[in-house]
Amino acid sequence: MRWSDLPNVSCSVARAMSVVGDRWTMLVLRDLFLGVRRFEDFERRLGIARPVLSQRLKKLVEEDVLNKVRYEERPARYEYRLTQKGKDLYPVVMALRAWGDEHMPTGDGPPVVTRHRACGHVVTPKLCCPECGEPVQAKDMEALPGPGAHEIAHQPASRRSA
Amino acid sequence: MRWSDLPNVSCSVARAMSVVGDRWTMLVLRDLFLGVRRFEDFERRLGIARPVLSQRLKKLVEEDVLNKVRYEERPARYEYRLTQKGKDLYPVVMALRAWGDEHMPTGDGPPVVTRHRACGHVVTPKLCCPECGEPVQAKDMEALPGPGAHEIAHQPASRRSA
DNA sequence: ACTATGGGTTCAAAAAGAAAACGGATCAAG
DNA sequence: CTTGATCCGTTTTCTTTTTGAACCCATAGT
Repeated sequence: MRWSDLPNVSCSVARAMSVVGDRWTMLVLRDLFLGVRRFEDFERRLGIARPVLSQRLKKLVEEDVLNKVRYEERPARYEYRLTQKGKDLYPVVMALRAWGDEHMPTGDGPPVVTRHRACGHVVTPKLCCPECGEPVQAKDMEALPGPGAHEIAHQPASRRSA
Repeated sequence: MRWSDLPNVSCSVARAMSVVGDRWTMLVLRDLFLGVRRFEDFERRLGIARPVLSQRLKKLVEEDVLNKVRYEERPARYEYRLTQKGKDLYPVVMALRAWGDEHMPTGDGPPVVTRHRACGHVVTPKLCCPECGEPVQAKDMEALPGPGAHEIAHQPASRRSA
């Protein structure tokens, strides 16, 4: 199976990965959430090869994750900004940041922290149940076949001991 | 910059991506959270090439995301199971699933849904502030330099209008 | 005229990924 | 004891991506 087949797969994670499942794309998104908007700034901050950056930005625009906006007319200058679809990737980036901070620390502590504007606390947002509000981990959730399920979810059930 | 340099970069997202930022790794993790444990089952369910699967599993074991456990002695048989570090990737997979369900729907509805065992509701977990409990989106959070910050966070601040 | 800046594209070489075939260990059937 | 099947890979070969360097174009400054 090729990566180009992923968009058609009946798995939400796979389809999401077909858009953002790339070494560089996620780092571009991280920078976008930090306010970076311009080609050259991405290049400098990420150390990414220009053709790759060009292609990634183009793809994100095609996928409606970014808008390319001309912000200056006479020397034509562009900036890339997150659409709503792009902004909705915030939980993904936050989850990766939280995991990296916890499990792959540098010793210096995290380079960036986040503050919740509403309550003022410096926090790492975490996953909660929207019904009862309790924090959730993997073991708190049970996976069930959904409306679009067809044959994918047949577990081997060889030794269910975890 | 090469992908092999990512583990040393002072960015938690980048270091996380050096482990899980791969087309296939995330899909392997998705299956792990669904209970899949064996080489052959991953291969069948994902349609992944065997050498690639072999290498990904090996890397995840090296990174202490998975344990390789011999569950049968006489024909030696192994299974891969999530360590705590691996289980802590649940928010990442959930966030990708939620985004995929919302922004890249298939028409059939999601193939998998999740139920919160504690309260019994079928929900998609979402990001909340651990201090005040409110749901958070990108615009609710402000990024600040953390203890390990060095020069990375200099925004261009060209036109702050988003 | 020469240099700098922003935003790219083109090109060749190197790295990574994929498909198919092969291997080895064990077991079961004929 | 020979054949076939299962599980878990590795080797080999071929194709696709990534990369770094160089190039291009429009405008602006000096």
